Formats: sequence, structure tokens, C-alpha cells
Amino acid sequence: MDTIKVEKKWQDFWDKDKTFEVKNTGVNPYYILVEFPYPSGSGLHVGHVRSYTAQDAIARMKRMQGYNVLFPMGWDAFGAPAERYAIRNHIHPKEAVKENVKTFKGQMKKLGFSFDWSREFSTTDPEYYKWTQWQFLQFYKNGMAYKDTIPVNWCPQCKSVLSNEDAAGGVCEQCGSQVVQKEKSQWMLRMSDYAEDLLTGLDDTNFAEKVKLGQINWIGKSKGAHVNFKIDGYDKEFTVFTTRCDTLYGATYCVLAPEHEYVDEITTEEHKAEVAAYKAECALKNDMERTELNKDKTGVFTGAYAINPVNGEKIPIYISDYVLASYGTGAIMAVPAHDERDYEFAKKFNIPIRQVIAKNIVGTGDNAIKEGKKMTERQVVNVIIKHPTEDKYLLVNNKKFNWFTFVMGGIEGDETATEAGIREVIEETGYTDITIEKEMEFIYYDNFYAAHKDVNRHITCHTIVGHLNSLDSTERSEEEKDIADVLWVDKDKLMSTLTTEAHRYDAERMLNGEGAYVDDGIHVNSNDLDGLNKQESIDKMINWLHEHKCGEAKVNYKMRDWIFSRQRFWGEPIPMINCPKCGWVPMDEADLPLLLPDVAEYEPTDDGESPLAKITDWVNCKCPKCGGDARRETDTMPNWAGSSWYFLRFMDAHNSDSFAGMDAMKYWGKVNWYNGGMEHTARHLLYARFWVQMLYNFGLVPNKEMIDIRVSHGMILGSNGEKMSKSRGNVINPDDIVSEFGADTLRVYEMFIGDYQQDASWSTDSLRGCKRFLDRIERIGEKLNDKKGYTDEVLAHKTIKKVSNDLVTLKYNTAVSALMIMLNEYEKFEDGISRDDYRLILTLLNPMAPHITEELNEMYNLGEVLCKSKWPEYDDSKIVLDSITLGVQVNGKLRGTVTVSPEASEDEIKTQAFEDENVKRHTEGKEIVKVIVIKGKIVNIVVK
RNA sequence: GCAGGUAUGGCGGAAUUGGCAGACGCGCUAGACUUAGGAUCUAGUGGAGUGAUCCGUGCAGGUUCAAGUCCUGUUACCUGCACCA
Repeated sequence: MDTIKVEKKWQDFWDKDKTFEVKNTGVNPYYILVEFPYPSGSGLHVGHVRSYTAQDAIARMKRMQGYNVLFPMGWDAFGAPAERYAIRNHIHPKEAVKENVKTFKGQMKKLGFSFDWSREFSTTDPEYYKWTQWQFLQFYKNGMAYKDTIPVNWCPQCKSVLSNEDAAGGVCEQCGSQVVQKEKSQWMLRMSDYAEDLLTGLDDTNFAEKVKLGQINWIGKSKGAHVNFKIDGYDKEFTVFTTRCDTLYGATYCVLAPEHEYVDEITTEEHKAEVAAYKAECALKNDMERTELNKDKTGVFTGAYAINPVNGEKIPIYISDYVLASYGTGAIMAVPAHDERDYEFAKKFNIPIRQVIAKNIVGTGDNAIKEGKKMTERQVVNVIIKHPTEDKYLLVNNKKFNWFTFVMGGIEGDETATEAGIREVIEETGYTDITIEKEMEFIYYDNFYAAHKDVNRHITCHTIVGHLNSLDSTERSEEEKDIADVLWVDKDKLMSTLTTEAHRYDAERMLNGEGAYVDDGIHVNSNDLDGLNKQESIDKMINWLHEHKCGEAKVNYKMRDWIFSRQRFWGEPIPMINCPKCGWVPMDEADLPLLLPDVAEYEPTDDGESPLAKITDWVNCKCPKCGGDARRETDTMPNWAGSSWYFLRFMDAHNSDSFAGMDAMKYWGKVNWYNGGMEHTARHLLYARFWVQMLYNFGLVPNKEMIDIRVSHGMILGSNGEKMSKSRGNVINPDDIVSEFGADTLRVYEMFIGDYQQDASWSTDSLRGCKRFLDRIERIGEKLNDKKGYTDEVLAHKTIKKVSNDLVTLKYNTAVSALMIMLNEYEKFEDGISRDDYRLILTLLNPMAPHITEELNEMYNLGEVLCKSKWPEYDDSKIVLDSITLGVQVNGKLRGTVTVSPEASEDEIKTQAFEDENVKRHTEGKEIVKVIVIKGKIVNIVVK
């Protein structure tokens, strides 16, 4: 078959027939959406083909099933690449976009996607961005847009503001020079106001779980408290955000972000120079550098002290860039004992570390508390002693209970842990030449049954670490010798030798180094909180803070307001006017769209303003309020703006009175099924949902969430398993594949390539396999017979069911495989296949290979064109087989099979199973313990 | 570091959700038809063994009559986020 000719023929037919154009009327509306592409200069990618084909297949099937399917396509054409291209080639970006759109559209048509082209638009069309601007004005008028001064990435060489992506690694992507931070006034949208709504709104969607998770992580909700700290010697206080106000008694210093507003004021005279230097150093670093230098904490002391509200203690105030000005309040209380970052900082600056939580180990198993035994309180010391010359540790082995532990014992009277520890080592092991190095944080060993004393215990367990200077020793008492042996154990055998959890925990802390203890436990050194766990303490502390007016419960979100300005030419102009008298004034809505002017130069200005700033005719205007001279905003909107509502426009693409009519939006309801790349699931989806929620709150859209199902496809990688890129030389151009193998082959192959949501590597060999499959589909047409109906009813209905279900559960690969199996079966039919057989396989294959199936359907005169035919329905009762084969296992190993009718009783199946020769061999002479029959699945005979 | 994902023949991947592991495709082997084969058709194809059989789903345990699937621990790779208090 001449695929080029045939495919063209059907594409022309669909065009002329307007087969896929839909009206906003009729029953069963169904809206299928794929992310519209950025029409780049390099043309369509095989990755696009994957997701477009998948959605196209669903669209085609749904139409045949009687749905009114909206499957639109358009262009997300604003953005930096088009602008860069324009700068280089001195042509207007809209010309470049026109060219690229032509290429993309041509490629899409050649692939036979069933888009409704009557609704096509580009975000760069004035008729479209008019409404993007109009919506911005609604945001502004409702107080959701404001101006603020924030730092941006600035390339001094290109004299241009860079996005975080373009400034990756602190280096300008274009020229390679060092990026610096520069303060700029920017339009912002109050997205953080919607954090909670964006979180709860997820419940009204059917996004894939991992997509939801991406949204949740991005929003980054955390519950905690604000705590106010007075500054010693000032009538001033600052507020910190903490999720762990329960550890307030362990706060031994505070840290302000270097940008914190109080820093200059509270810094004492002798620290001024140091603080100023540190601040200057931080200002030079951008976010990337700050995080890169994370390995080592830096900071300086301000000389000032804060007062801890719970105990009145004076604690030093430091500044450090590990505290971010942009999160929380830009200030923290530091609890080194129970926060890893604080711990690291405290170690480096020699700040006290105060334990306020003790790990609590509860006895389990043999150590679990025993009913009716006395509960006793004990202070215990565990002693970790290192060998004087070898890398070994001193253990004792209690013979009666076969316990392996460090030396341990009770602390008597007013002994310190160290004194008790030394005493116990001498008593239990005889070694006398002991040096104790340190005491670790203590732990509780709660509700634990001590078998050797036959009592229940609540132990406070102090752990000290030391070494022997020599093996000098005294004779142990006979009593001690009876109780326990002394042994030295290698470092790496330690963990597996120790028999109690408390000792293993000690060993781990000692070997891996101590750090902050961040888990739950029992509070200590915390007055009223002592004895409480984490949650209890948090609740109690929040009450206390509230009562004493020095803090309150507080929820914080990672998500910040949306920076909505770009200093770029190729974006939607922001329709705002700056009047010297009236300030910022929105443009009159009747004057929209505010068109992008035609200019000759697209380079940004020297001070980083958008190129629009240079066009004085355009910039200078009259204030809509007072009529005086005023200037337009020269910043443009970000690329994300146009794509935040395009799916609404598709519902009513030609509406000139509004961005989309309420009736049209109500008719289509939500986007039923939205597909896009994993890389967009976090940001694009969040922006779009935020945008829609605002519109909803202004009464402009019918639903708070406008997208129901969201799925993401995996990437198509090069044949070497790496991402396709020109530099790697592994790019596959879909055009080449279409002209050599045909669009249908490419479509079927990309559906068959593997799990849709997983990445997959390109394989031209595998592609050939799909070509062979389609060739065989064509060839079997020569074996048509005159019989009526399906030759194999079971096969027919089974396959209808499989394909119908697989297409809507993203299992395209097994749908194709089911059709391959069907064809394999057809080829085995001795008298050829019936016309109904052929029509069936062509229909089922049509969503994936629409051209060849239409052609064969027409060639053999099998019926109406497939795209207007009805999708076949399956009948479960026809899938029932006359007989089924069950595996027979003996002790879980397959030994034979039985073939029985589906209605066979358990006894019949059992009887037959035992008749199998091989089963007999494995069961003869053995005791039958149990026979398990799972109807329709398996028989398992358990023998001894 | 945190979060998520993945791991099954020579390769891409199936497995009705705990029930005959390796469907389907590629590749490979042998044969047929051919002047020819990167066409087509037939047979075979996880490993070891002549065989009965044994071993096999990253690794180590566990639960179960039965584990790729469930539980505990662990390793490697991929993708996000990254000092989020």
C-alpha cells in the first residue's frame, strides 16, 4: 500500500468533511485535551506524537461510542526562544511564529490527529491575548495583583533579567557570565492567598496520585507557631516561625536572615564591620550559590541578645544565610539538640546544645512489660569502652539470659553517671585504666521487663563513652564471673552482637556520630512539658504562648506569590498605566487589546527594561483617570499566563464578547481528560488552577476546578536511553518516519513502545515490527470468505473488551498486543476470515491506525467509514469458555494441569487433578495434608 | 538530604491485582520459497541438565497452601525539590 497516498487521501477526506468539528450542543459532551505545544523552530518531536496519538485514540473511540468529543489544538507561542530568534535574525517574532506554526500544523495533519481545527488559536493572537489582559485587569481590580520590589537574576553582560532556568548554576545560559541579584519592581499575583484552596481543591479532581503529590509538595504546607522574642535592651521584638515550639526550652540562640529588617539596628558597635561584610557577601550570591555552599554553615554574631519568652534566658542573635528571608518570618529560634541545621551551626560556633527530648524505647517481645510485676524507677549508666590498641569494644555476656550488652549498672546515691560507669567497669570486667571522654544525650527505656530482677522498670539510661589506656586489671569477684563473661567485639560486628535495642541505639550514635535528635520522645529540662511527648507538648506550648501573648499557632506555605512581570518583548503587554498623579491605573477595558507594537529592535534596554520601554510612541499615553501625561507598563506577562486559561477558550474559541461564554463552559463542564508532560505537572497545573479559582471567585467560570483527570506521559528517549537532543545526535524526526513507514506505523509503534506513563527508548527495529503487523492486517484481507458473523465469538468479544478498557486506562501497549493476538488467531483460521471478523479488527485498530483501517474498510466494501461507525460492544456472556485449564501444584510447584468445565465442582476438579500422571508421581506414598481449589485459578495439593 | 518513581530473558515489555512468570513485539537459531533477501512463511528460543528435575522477577529476611505482586530491611539508577525552620 502506498501509505503516503492513502494517508493523504483520508486526511483530505476528514478536512473536507469537517469530521472532527464539534458544536456546543448535543448529548454526552466529552472534552479531551493535550497540552498545546510551543511551536519551536525544530518542529514536532516524537514525544509529542506519543501523547497526541494516545489522546487521539481515546477521542476517536469516544466519538464512535456516541460522545460529542471536543479535541482541540492551538499554540502557546509567546516566549523567549521566539524572541531570541527574532533578535538574531531581525525579524518580528510573530513572523517566526507563523512559520513554525505552519510546520507544526503540517506535521500534525500528516499524522492524522483528529483535532477540531476550527477552534485553533495562538496565545499571541490579539483576539486571544486581549482576554488574557482583560483577566489580568479583573485580578487587579479584585486586589489580586500588586507591585513589589524583589530581587531578580541579572546578567550584566546581556543586560537582561533571566529566569531561574536561564540562570541555572549562577551562570547566564546565553553568554556564560556570572549572574548577580538585582532589585526590581515587579507585578505580583497573590497566589499565596490561595494556598489552602489549591490544596483542598485537589479533592475535586481526579488527577493521578503523583500529580496531586507534586501539587501538594509545591504548596508546601506546614503547621507550626509564631513565637515572639524580645530583644535585650530594645523595646522591640521579632517573630520566628517554628514547627517545633515544643523545643523552646532547648533554644540556645536565634538566627535572622541577613536581609532581616532589624539586623542593622540591633548589631552592636564592635560587630558592625563583620555583619556588614557578611551581608555584602550574601548579596553577591544568588540562590544557587547559597544552596551550593550549604555544606558548610556560615554566619556572624550581631552582639545582640534575644529573650527566650519561656524562661527569660538571654540567647545570642546571629545572622546566617541558612535562614531564608523569603520563608516564614525570616527569623528562627535555633534548637541545636533537635534540629540538624542548628546542630551543625552550633558545633561550628561553639554554642551550647541543650537536650529537651529524650528518645524513648518501649520494651517489646521478651522485654515487654509483665502484668502483676512491680514497677521500679532506675537511673542506669551504659558504658561504651574502646580497646586500648585495637578497633574493638568491651561487651559483657550475661550467661543466664544470653544477653550481650555494654557494661551497665545502676547509679547509686549521689554518684554522677561517670563515677558510676567507672565503678561498674571495674566491678564487672576488672579493667581499671579507664578514661571517660563524654556523656551522650540520655534516653528512656520505658515500660520494660527486667528478667534478671523479675521486675518492670522505667529506666533513665545515661550513656558514657571512653577507652582503656591499658589492659591493666584486677581480679573479678567469683560472683561476677558466674554471672557474665567479658569479651571484645569488632566494630562491624557490634550491631549484630548487641541484644538489646537501647544498646544498639547507643552503639549507632557512638559509631555514626551524634547529631540532632529530631524524632518524637519524652520532653526533659522543659518545666511543665517534662514527661509529655511531641504532640502533647506542641499543643500545650501553643496554649501557653497564646495566654502569655507571645505567640500563636500558625500555618506556613512554601508557595509564594507569583512574579508576573517579565522584562521581555515577546509576551502579553500588561495593561497598566503609571500616572504621576494617580499612580497605577488600569487601562480602560474597552481599549483592549493593548497591542504589541511593531518595532525594529528586540534587545532589552541597558537597564534591563523590556524593549517596549524604548518605543516612546507606545509608552507615552494619557492617564485614563485624569487625562494627564502618563506612561505604560513596559513589562510583559510570563509564558505561563496564556497557558493558564487556554482550555477555557477552546470551549468557545470565537466568542468576541467574552473570553468564553458561560453557557459554553457549562456545556462542556470540566476538561474530562488532560494530558501533558511530567515536567509541567507542578507549575503549569498550579498556575492554571490558581487562575481558574480566581475567575471562579469573581463569578466568571462555572467550576472552581476546571480539569478532572490529569495524566502524564513518559518521555521518548533516544535509542541509547538518553534524552533526545541535537548534541547527543540521537534525535528522531517524525517526518522521516512518516515518509518511510507511514503515520499509522509510527502511531501504532508509539502506543506499543511500553507503559505510557514510563519513559521509553526509541527502537527502529521495534518500529519495523509494527510495520509488519500493519502489512499483515492488509494481507489478511485477501483471505475473506463468505461466512457471516464472527468465526470465533470468544476471541471477538474478549478483544473488544480488552481494547475498549485498555484505551481508557492508559494501557495502549496491551491494547495493541491484544490486536496482534487477534490477528495471529485470524491467520490460523483454515477457511479464512469473515467480513465481520475483518471489519471488527479494523474498527478496533482504527483509533490507533486511522488511515490504513479506513482504506481497507473501503477497499473491501465492509461498511460505512469507520470514523462515523459505531464502536462495537462486548457481551461478557460470550466470553465464557466451554472448558478451562487449571494448573495443579504440589506443595506450590506446578506439576500438571487439568481441563474442566467452568461449572465443575471442587470434587470433580480434585478427582481429575489426582489422575494426572505427574501429580500422581509427586503425591504417591505421601500424606495429603490439604487440597486447595481456587475455582478458575489453581489447584494446590499440600503433602508431607 | 527530602519526596516520588523504577528494577522481570540478549532487548522493549506482559502478568486478570496473591493463583500456571516471561503474553505481545524485537533480536537470535534452523528450515521452506527464492537469482537474491533488510521480503514472506514454518518451527524453536529464560538458565543448567541426555533426562526426571533443579534454578530463576536488583539483594537479604518474613508472612502464606501459594509471592514479581503483601510486610521489614537494603542496594543501584531515574525524576522533582533542595538550608522551607
